[in-house]
Amino acid sequence: MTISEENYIKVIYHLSLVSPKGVNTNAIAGMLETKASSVTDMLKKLSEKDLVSYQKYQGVSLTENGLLSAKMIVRKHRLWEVFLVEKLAFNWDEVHEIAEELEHIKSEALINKLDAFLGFPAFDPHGDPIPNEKGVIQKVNKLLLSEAELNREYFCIGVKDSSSEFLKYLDKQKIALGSTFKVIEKESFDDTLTVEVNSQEKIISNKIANNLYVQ
Amino acid sequence: MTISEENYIKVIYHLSLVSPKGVNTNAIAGMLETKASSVTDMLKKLSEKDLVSYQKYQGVSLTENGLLSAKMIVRKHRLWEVFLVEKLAFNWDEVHEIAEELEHIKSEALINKLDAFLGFPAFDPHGDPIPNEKGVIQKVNKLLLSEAELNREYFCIGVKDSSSEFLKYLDKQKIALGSTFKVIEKESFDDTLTVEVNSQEKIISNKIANNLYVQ
DNA sequence: ATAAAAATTTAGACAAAACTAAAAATTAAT
DNA sequence: ATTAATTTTTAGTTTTGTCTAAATTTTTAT
Repeated sequence: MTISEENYIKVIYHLSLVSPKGVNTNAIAGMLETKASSVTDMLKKLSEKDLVSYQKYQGVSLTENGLLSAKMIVRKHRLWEVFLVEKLAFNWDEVHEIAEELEHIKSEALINKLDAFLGFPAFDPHGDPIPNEKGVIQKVNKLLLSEAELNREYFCIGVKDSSSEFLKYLDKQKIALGSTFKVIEKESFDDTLTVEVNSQEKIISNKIANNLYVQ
Repeated sequence: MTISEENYIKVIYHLSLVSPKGVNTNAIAGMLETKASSVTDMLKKLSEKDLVSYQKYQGVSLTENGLLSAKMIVRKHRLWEVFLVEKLAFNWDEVHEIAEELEHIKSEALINKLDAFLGFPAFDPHGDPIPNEKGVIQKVNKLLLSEAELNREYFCIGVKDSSSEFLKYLDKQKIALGSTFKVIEKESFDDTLTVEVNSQEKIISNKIANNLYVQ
C-alpha cells in the first residue's frame, strides 16, 4: 500500500465508526482535504485491491482486508504516540502530526518490538485503545462528561477531540487523564456544568463536556 | 524535500566522500537502482533548489545547503539505528532497511529528543559517526585490518561493508565492535591473514580484512 | 588525431495522485 | 411527481518521478 492509500483506508475506518451504513465521498474528501473527484478515483483503486467494497453513488465500506489494514495503521499511530510521550517526553498535544508520519513505516517486526518495549500499552496518550497484533480492540465503557449524572464520581479516561488547541486548554485547566470529576450542577439554559475537578470547582461549557470521556 | 530528493542527496553525499572531485551520473543511478536519464532529471531539479552544483557532463557536488541536508539525513538514519539496536533489541544486521524509512520523518524536535533519549551517542551500531545537531562529524583515526601492522594490538571500531551478509558472517565468527585483533601472519600470495581475535586464532581473507576498521 | 566506446543528456511517453469543469445520479422540497 | 439542490462521477489536465530510445558529449584506444 502507498502512503496515500493508507491514509484513505484510515479515514474510511474512522468515518465508518460514526456512520456504519457506508461512508460518503464528500466526508472522505473533507477529512483528507482533497476533492471529491480524487476520492472517487482512489475508491476505484482500493476496490480493485479488495480493500473497500464500493458501488457507485452508494458510499463505501471496508472489506475484511481493509478493516485489518486500517486497524494496523491505527495500532502503529497510537503506539508511536505512546513512545513519543512516555519515552521522548513530548506533550500529548504535540504527537499527532509526528505519529501521522511514523504510522506509515512498514516493518511489522518494528511495531511488535516497539509494543514490547513500551510494555504492551492498552491506551494511547489521549485514552484511545491500541489494537493488538491481531487487530483486536479492547472495548471500554465510557460516556461523555455531558452525559454524566449529578453528584457521582467519575474519572477522565479520554478525549474525543484531540486537537492541540483542546489539549492545551485542558492543560491550562489542569485536566488530564485520571482527573476525578463530580458534576455539581447543570445549567438547563446552555448546558454549562459546574464540576468539581480534582476537588476544585470549575465551570465547564457544553462544548468541552462533549469532548471529555469519563467512567 | 521529497523522499526521492532526500535519497538523491544522501547518495551524492556518500559518493562524494569517495570521489570528492565530482560524482558521476552513472554512479548515482547504480546506487539508487534507477536509470541515468532519471538522475539527470533530478540533478536539474536539485540544482534549481541550490542543493547541488551541477554542470552538464561534468558531474555533481553538494552545495553548502545540500551538504547540511545530507548530514541531517545521515544523522537521523544513524540515530534510528542506535534506537533499534539499543532499545528495541534488533541485531545490527537488521536495522538498515528500517532506518532507510525512518530517516525521512520530518520533525526536528523528534530527532533531537531521540538523540537525548539515547544519551547523545557518537557512533551507530556499525561504528559510523553520528553528526551532531549542527552537522559536525567527529573525525576518527582508523585503518583497515588489511593495513594493520604485524604483532600489534588493535580494536575493531567499525565495518566498511554493512550488508546483512557480512554482518552475519562476523556474528558467526564472533567478531563484533570492540573485539581485539593481533595480526600474526600475512600470506603474501593472496593477503590472507592469520589473526588472533579475542585471543583466538583465526584465518581471515583479504576481502574480510578490507571491510573491518581497527584502531 | 581520429575512430570507437562509454557516459550523459534530450525528447517523448507513462503511471500515480491530484486537480477543474461538466455531466449524471440521488436526495430534498414544493 | 416534478423541479431544484446536492452529491457523485466522468473526462480531460497537471505534476512528480520514472522510463526508453535517440542524440550528444566525453573519454579511451589505436
